Amino acid sequence: MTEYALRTAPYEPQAIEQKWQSRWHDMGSHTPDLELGERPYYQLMMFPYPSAEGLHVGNLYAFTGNDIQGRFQRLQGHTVFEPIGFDAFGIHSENYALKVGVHPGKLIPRNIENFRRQIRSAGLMVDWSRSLSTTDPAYYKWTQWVFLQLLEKGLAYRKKGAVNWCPFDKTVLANEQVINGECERCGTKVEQRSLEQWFFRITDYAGRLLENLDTIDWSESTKTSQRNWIGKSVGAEIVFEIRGAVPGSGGWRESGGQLGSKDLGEARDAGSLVPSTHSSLPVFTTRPDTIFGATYLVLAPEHPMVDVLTTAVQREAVGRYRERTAKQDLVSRKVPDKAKTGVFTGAYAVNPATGSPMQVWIADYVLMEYGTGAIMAVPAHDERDFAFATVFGLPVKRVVAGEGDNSEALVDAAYTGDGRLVNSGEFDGMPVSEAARAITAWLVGRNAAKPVVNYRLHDWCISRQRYWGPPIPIIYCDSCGVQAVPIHDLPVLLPHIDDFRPDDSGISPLARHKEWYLVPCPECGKQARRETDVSDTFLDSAWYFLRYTSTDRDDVPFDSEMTKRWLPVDFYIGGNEHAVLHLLYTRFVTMVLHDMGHLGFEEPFKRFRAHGHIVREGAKMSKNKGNVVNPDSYIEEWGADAFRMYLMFLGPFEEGGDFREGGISGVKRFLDRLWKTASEVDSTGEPDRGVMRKLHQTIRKVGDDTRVLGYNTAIAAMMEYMNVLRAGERISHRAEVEPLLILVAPYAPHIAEELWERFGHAESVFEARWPNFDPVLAAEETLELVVQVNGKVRGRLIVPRDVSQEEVVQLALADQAVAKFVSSQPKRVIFVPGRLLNLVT
RNA sequence: GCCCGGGUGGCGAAAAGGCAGACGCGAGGGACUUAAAAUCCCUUUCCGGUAACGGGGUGCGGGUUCGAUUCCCGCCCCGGGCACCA
Repeated sequence: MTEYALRTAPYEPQAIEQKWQSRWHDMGSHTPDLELGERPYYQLMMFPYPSAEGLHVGNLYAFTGNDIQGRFQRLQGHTVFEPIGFDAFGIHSENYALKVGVHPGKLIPRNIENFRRQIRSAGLMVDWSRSLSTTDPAYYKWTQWVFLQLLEKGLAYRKKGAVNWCPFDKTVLANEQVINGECERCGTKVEQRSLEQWFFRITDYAGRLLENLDTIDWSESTKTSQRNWIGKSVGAEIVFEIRGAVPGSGGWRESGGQLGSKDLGEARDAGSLVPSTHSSLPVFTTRPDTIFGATYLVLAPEHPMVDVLTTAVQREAVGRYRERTAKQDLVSRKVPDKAKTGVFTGAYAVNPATGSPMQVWIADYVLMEYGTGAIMAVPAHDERDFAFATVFGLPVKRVVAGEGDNSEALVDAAYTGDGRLVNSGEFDGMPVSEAARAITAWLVGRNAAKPVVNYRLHDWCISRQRYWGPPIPIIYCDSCGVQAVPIHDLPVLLPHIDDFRPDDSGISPLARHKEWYLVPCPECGKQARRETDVSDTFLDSAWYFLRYTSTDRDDVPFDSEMTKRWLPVDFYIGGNEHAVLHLLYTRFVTMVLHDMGHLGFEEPFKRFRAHGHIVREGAKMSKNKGNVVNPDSYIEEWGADAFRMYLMFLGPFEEGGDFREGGISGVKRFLDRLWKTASEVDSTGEPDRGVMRKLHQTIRKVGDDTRVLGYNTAIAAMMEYMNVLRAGERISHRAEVEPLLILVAPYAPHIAEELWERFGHAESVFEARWPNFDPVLAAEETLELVVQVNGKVRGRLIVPRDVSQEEVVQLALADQAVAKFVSSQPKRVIFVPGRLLNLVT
């Protein structure tokens, strides 16, 4: 008979959710046995910055999608580890602290507490016993260790250079943090400043970071962003001899270096063609095939060779131009389509292909930080060069003829398309596609070029002139120079200071505290000074996934056995806004630690998927618009299960969705019906054959979809099954409902647990296994076949599964609705078994 | 300018090259109720028609195919990223 024990209680999400959250906590249900658990599965979500406003729906959307996957994998028989931590250092926290006038060290624990409460109330399967905060000395001790590893490997170096300076936040920004010339955070126009900074030589890994992308299972969009960011260009460095250069004025690499030495650091020129004999100039080009059309050279205004080249007559004009450019911020200088400006240096170079003299100019459209800081201009085949040549009346020489172009045809706009070479000596007639290689080889033979690959990627500046971060573990000694803090002295604690506000000096607030920065040199013991900059937040987050499995260890950053067992991460989920920052730095740090023998793998995340974003009424949620959804009130009103399911039902997880007030009632209704159905089940007799067929189709669909993050369609499939279960107000059989509880469990874990328990199970539903899909039970005996005439649907036939084509055609022609469109014998018959019949007349 | 997404009912969205619009919201109608809420049932792409039915329809224009939301070519619009990178 009906199980009356279930019958009485109404569905009260708040009560059962609290009950199960406490029980999970008390039973340690979310704390897997990392040492012995079978089939380890590491399910990771990007850790949040614990803001004062609390968890945003965007966070919860991502976390829920992650949690569903984790719980699903657990039902597949994995021991699932789903940790979370807090990315609490950085400008975000610090700026907020400045705004409200409370020390960040006070605010952060409060915020974290609030986040934990919210995450718990959403029913996430988080292992709280292995949580971390980047601000915890027990954590950043090892962030500092990571820095020292890079230093030891020769990948950390110090350099003075032009940096992006935000006058509002009063700090240096990485290139990635400058958006259209404005500070990513506050929108203030960024200026240039020259400061000593620590850099990581990520450019040494550019090739590997790019190539490995082909081997990892990541969202294609993320990989594309990284490819674009790394920006590989294949070309050549070509050397131009300078005519009448002043002899003996010194190699240019040695001469300046303050602005121009780029991110590559000082000791990086070993393989460069830069000659020691100063009277020649290397340029980088991706179009060596157009060398015969190179009619002048352009140097970046900061190029150290400018001093050497400029003739007396031109000195004043060049000086004025350089001064003007120096004042200009990096931003407005890089705006394209701006009218071209420049000045002739008075010097001439020789085209190594033609022997013709070429004027040497300086112009701000050539950037010191890319390539060699100098270009050969081919105005006939480069839009920028063409614009420049037009303004200054420089010669334009066609060397590529497209289809139908005459070799002498005037060039009225830069032609960058395909074609064959003209006016290029022995290379005339060669297709452009072959010419680059051929001409490079020819120039190499004449010792005038070498093939070069350039990357747009810059080295990673990790210095921050701020307070709220891990101090960079370096000591400067007047006698011994730059000293690493010995590992046994880590962590270098961030002192509690009240005057943590940055000022305009460009020096970290820590530099105002002698009592902190004056320390004995670890080498000689004489008084020395600590580095007073802290490191970039992206360094904190570049290795955190390694720490979770070893949070109980104070002697190592990560335990090697645990790491071997649990890493790399099986599935990582996060936002695509981190496609080139966090995700690239993490890969880089992992590679370095691998190369140093600390890790057995070089890619941190086997599988990564970028989730979509939640908007509201088509617009981004923002505090300004006042359309931010507070998850707390929704969870309170509808229950966490309904809210989780609603978020996932909005649209495809990887595309995001539009949050609308009304929609949540649909999933709530589904849960109400689930509750009611389970409460009324009948255990006697046999389950319905047709319902069981639908059940097995649903088991397959929900499993397939959940695995690939098709959460919205998985939920739809469960709803469909619910409609079948309850059709005509029938009472369901227990065998029809029980497996559904397991399918629902990843999505709505609390109600699943409660009903599972009420069904008499002593153990959690997450100790159960995903129901087996039985293809025999799922198979339809008869099916509906669509009958088309000339591609238009004219009827349907109910036929046995194994019906033959002949039978179907006969049946179709016997159908009035079909027959009236078939006037003659069909010319062609297309029969797709199980799907359709198309008669072509 | 370049690179990614995306454009389908009133709305959120589904569709191995094979019934366009599953599932849900909203709306309309009905049942139950003294009434309302809740629940359940039916209808709901557009046009014509009481209906049976017929015709159109997945941003636009072409193409491939027996058949295209899906593949190809050329555009338009929206969102995001990059952008004087030689």
